[in-house]
Formats: sequence, structure tokens, C-alpha cells
Amino acid sequence: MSEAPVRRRSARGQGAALRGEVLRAAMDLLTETGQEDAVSLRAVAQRVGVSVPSIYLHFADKQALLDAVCEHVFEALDQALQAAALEGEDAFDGLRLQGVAYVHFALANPEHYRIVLMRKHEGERADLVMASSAFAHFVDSVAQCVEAGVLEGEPDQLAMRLWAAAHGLAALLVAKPYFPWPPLDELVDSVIRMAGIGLAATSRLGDDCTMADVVERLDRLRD
Amino acid sequence: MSEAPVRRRSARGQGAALRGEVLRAAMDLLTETGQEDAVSLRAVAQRVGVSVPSIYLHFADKQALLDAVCEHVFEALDQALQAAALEGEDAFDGLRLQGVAYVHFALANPEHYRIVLMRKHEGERADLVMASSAFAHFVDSVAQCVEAGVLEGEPDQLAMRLWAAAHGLAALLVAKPYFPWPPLDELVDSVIRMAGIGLAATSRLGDDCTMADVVERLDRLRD
DNA sequence: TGTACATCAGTGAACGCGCGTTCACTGATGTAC
DNA sequence: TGTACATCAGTGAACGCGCGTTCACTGATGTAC
Repeated sequence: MSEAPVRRRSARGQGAALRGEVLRAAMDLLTETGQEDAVSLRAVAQRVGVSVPSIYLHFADKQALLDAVCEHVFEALDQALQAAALEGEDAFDGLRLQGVAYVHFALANPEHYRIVLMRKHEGERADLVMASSAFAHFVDSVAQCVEAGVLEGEPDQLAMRLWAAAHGLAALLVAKPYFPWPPLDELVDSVIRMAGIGLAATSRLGDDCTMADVVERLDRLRD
Repeated sequence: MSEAPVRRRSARGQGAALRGEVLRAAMDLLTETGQEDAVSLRAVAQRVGVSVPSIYLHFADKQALLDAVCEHVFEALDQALQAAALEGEDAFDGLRLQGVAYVHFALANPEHYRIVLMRKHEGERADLVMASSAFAHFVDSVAQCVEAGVLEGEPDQLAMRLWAAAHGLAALLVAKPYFPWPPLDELVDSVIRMAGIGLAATSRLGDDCTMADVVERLDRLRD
């Protein structure tokens, strides 16, 4: 039943090739099974076509393998966001497109997203997000909006708020795929715009104006 | 080391008492250990002071116990939100307070929140959110804002967007407690207001006005 | 050109562990006669 | 008032399972002489 691929042993000096194959197998297992539990060393080894202890030639332990997976995922996310940012008509629009791309990334790689951003990370691995370029690049994008005068405040603080909104939708869609969501594109668009416009409004009109206050002002805009 | 509490066997007809004790023990284990894995039938049984098979007298299997925990958590969340709504000065403010209460609930019960809203639920358990009163009550609150003219659109759709924002912050704080967050009260307040105001703006000004468009209008408000 | 040796890329078998679940059982307590 | 019996609320011991990890090992291939 279970295909046991035959793998030729690497040539001398090419031992490191196995590392890549193991990493890829772990990523693929996440994609195909959709559950983290399915990524056991035995499952990974079998998929690569290698014995279990071989994995230890390239990863100190299972956690090291999972860490490598997380790193990989963050890089992919970073690239997706940067590509999206380039499509924007201006800095603010680039932010919006990054939000949309962020949620789409989670939808396309739900179990990868879950492993990296919905699991609790402790100790040394706690700073995974900060260590990734993805967050730093996103803060840069926000900073451009501040320079352009669309947003006001500390870019990293503003970035966290937008991140929260995008993550919220991404995480809900990943965790509750069977919830009766409306058509996803509309949902994503509306949430991202809600966040972007809300952030522009709250950051520009001052943090201490009441919500009713803002609504009242919005009323005047209608005329 | 591990205290093995002595439990008197329930009197005749009082067998159901154990059910409550088991449920409570499972909840407490989540609180104290902060990790779902710690809730094994053995750990629960030991904490109650009872043998493992006794649990099967009241729960079909482990999943049934976890389902009961989820139900309990949703009820607690529902109560927290309803209490918060009552404090609002008006319907819209009530929405804001519910958002704040939502995030505070997650912070106070991180592992409970995780188990219910950050895990993937499949099959019959997929409709847990819809089956809970919490979501329905929240939609009601949104509907009141629509009636009051603060928001426009389908209450359930609007509710999902706000839910996404609040959940995003809650989930990030639960998953990344060591991230260098700013002071939590400010962060929560700013995200909730961003979402509320953003929703008011996008729903009232029409879904197809561009973000730049809205920002331009906001500029006029400053004068 | 031949051979001993070191190195490299792996393997097979076993380890102990904690888990959910099952099964035959025990012993106290209420009820029927 | 006494006793047989049914019921109830549990228990002890064992089941098989998959897991991460370790250890002594193998066999091909390059290198030194």
C-alpha cells in the first residue's frame, strides 16, 4: 500500500542532499495530510525512502526539523508579501495587497501557517517572528505610508494592528474551514479594507476620539 | 510528589457528580499546565482521585470530554460578552466593549481559547461556533448597531469581520506571548477601535470606494 | 598497479514511554420478600 | 427483623500502538603508500 521509494545513497560529499529531501518531505506531509501530527520521523523517513536514524545525520532532533520548516515557511511568506507589495499603486495600496496576499498564503498553506503562527512557541523559538525578515519588511511598508502621510504613529505599532486583523481572518479560515463563510474573496477584501481604513482613521484623527465621534464625522462625509 | 487526592465514592444516585469533577479537572489542567497535551485521561483521573476507566462511566471517550470542555468555554465566553455589552453607553460602544472583553477572555484563559478557537474542528464538531449562543448574541449586538444606523449591511457578515479582528489579536497574544507587544490595554483598545471605526466607514461609505478615496475624505475632516 | 586503511552515508534492531481503551472484577448499598 | 438479590459506582491489570531516540553495525568509495 504505502509506496516505499527507493533512494540511492548520496555520492561522497553529497550527504547534505538528504537534508533538503527531509525538509521537503516534512513540508509535503504537512500539505498532504493537513495535520501536524502526521509529521513523525517515521513518516518523513519513509517518504524520503530512508531509514529513520538517517534524519539524525542532518537534524539534531525532531524539533530542529520543525524549526527548519518554520524558517522555510517564513521565507516563503516574506516573498509572497514582497511580491504583492510591488503590485500596489501606492504605498497604502501596497499594504492592502499585502494583507490580501497574507490571507491567501494562509489559505494556500493552512497547515504551514498553523505550525508557524498558530502554535505556541517558547524559549529560544519565541522570537521566530521577529527574527524573520517578513515582519521587518512589513514594518518598512507601513513606514512608507507614514512618510506618505497616510498613517500616523510608530510604524511597528501600526504594523502590529494590521497584522492582528489579517491574522485574525487567516487563522479563523484555517481553524474553521467549515464555518459558513461568505465568498472568500469578498470577505478577505472587506476585512483588509476595514483594517486599513480603520487604521488610517484612528491614527490620523487621534487615538482618543470616541468611536461615536468618528461616526458622527463620517456622517458629514456623506453629503 | 504528585498528590493523589482521596475521593469518596459518590452515594447511590449521585454517580453523575463525578462527571462534573472530571470536567472541572480537565479545565483546571488546561489552566495550570497551559498545554492541551497535558490533558490526558490519566492526568485527569489522577487529579480527580479516581481510576482512569471511571472517566468512561461519564464520557464515551476522550473526545467527548474535550467536547464538553469546549461547550463550557463557549458558555463562559458568551457570558463575558453579554456582561460587557451591558456596560456600553450605546449599541456601538457595546460592540467595542465586547471586543475588548473578547480579547481579555482569551488572555485570561489562553489554553481554553486555543482549544476552542485555534484548533481545527472537523465533522460534527465543525459547527461548534454556530451552535454556540455566543456568536448569535454577538450578531444581535451588531444588528442593533445597524438599526441605530451606525453600521450598514448584513449583521452576520459585519459580525464576522469584527470577529476576525478581535480573534486576530487574541490569537496572536495567545500564540506569541513573548513577542515584544506594547502595553496590552493600549494595544487591545487600538485594534478594537481600528476595527469598529473601519467597519463603520467601509459599511457606510460603500464597499467599493477605494482606500485612497476614504483617506482623502478623512483629510477633509481634519479642518 | 595493488592493497591497507580511513571516511562517509547510511541501516536494523531495540529502548522505554505514555497514550486511549477494554475487560473482568469488587464491594457497598438499596430493595423485595 | 433477616436475608437474598440486583444495582450502582467504581477498580486493577492488561492490551496494542506509535512515538522519539540510541547504538552498534555495514558497505561503498576515496586516499596513502
